[in-house]
Amino acid sequence: MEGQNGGAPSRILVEAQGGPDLTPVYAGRLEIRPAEHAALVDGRPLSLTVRELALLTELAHNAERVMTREELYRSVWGRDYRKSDRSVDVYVGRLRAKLDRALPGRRYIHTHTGIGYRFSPEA
Amino acid sequence: MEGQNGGAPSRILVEAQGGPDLTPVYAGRLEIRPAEHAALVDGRPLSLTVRELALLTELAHNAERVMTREELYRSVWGRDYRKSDRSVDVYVGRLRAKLDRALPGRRYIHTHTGIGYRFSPEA
DNA sequence: TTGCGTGTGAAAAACCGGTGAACACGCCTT
DNA sequence: AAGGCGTGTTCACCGGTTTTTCACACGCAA
Repeated sequence: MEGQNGGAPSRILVEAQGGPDLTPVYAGRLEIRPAEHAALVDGRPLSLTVRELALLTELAHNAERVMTREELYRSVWGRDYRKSDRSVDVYVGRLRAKLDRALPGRRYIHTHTGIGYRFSPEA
Repeated sequence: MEGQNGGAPSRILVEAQGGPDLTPVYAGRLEIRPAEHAALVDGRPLSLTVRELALLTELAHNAERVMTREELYRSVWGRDYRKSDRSVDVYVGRLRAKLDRALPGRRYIHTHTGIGYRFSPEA
């Protein structure tokens, strides 16, 4: 089910120590283009803030995988995670709201209680 | 894909003093992937809580061996065991229920009266 | 029958996640 | 400089889920 970068192995992995992954992601009608700082639904841009886009990108690059808040926080925020920090939750909430406004009914980000979140275009 | 180590018994034992064993377990149609916080039946994920998964993992990592409640409690709960504590029994019950719902008829967790439980993929 | 060990439903307690809102900060405009 | 705006961070409340604990039922052996 790893639909993405499945047949076309054009993934460039240059994340040795810091740089974010700029590979685009296509998930149904949603398209994420980190290199262009853009996320599109049916070709129309979603208006996401920098953090929102970074979090969405990180999730989408790890589609189908449950990511802990710590993983997400470290890669998106780039600093150490304190377990009382709710930033990830807040941003997931904002992403859900914007995604739902653009694609009502569709669910992209799934909660795994006690662990974290998983990006999956459908379920 | 790196993780697989398919049929090869490439068990890595690095549990020196704290970390739980994240080695995957394959038991017939049941597959346990602690590193991904997941247990699968025929590839479909079982929805287990973190405690349930931890207990199942501990049992499965010691398949065919009778484990006392004390052993199980100490390694899954990480604190001292009081012999009046029924937590292990309760969670074994919940695991059995979920496993039986996914694989009716199959029995995985066997009771050894007066001692504890044993994980064994078959009768 | 009594005692022990286990299965299990269900109540109680603890924990976790969704979210509105307040606040801080930088930037832009007037 | 003052105000407004957009973004990011943090907090608190609340409802739902998970974990823990309790109580009773049942089977078995003495």
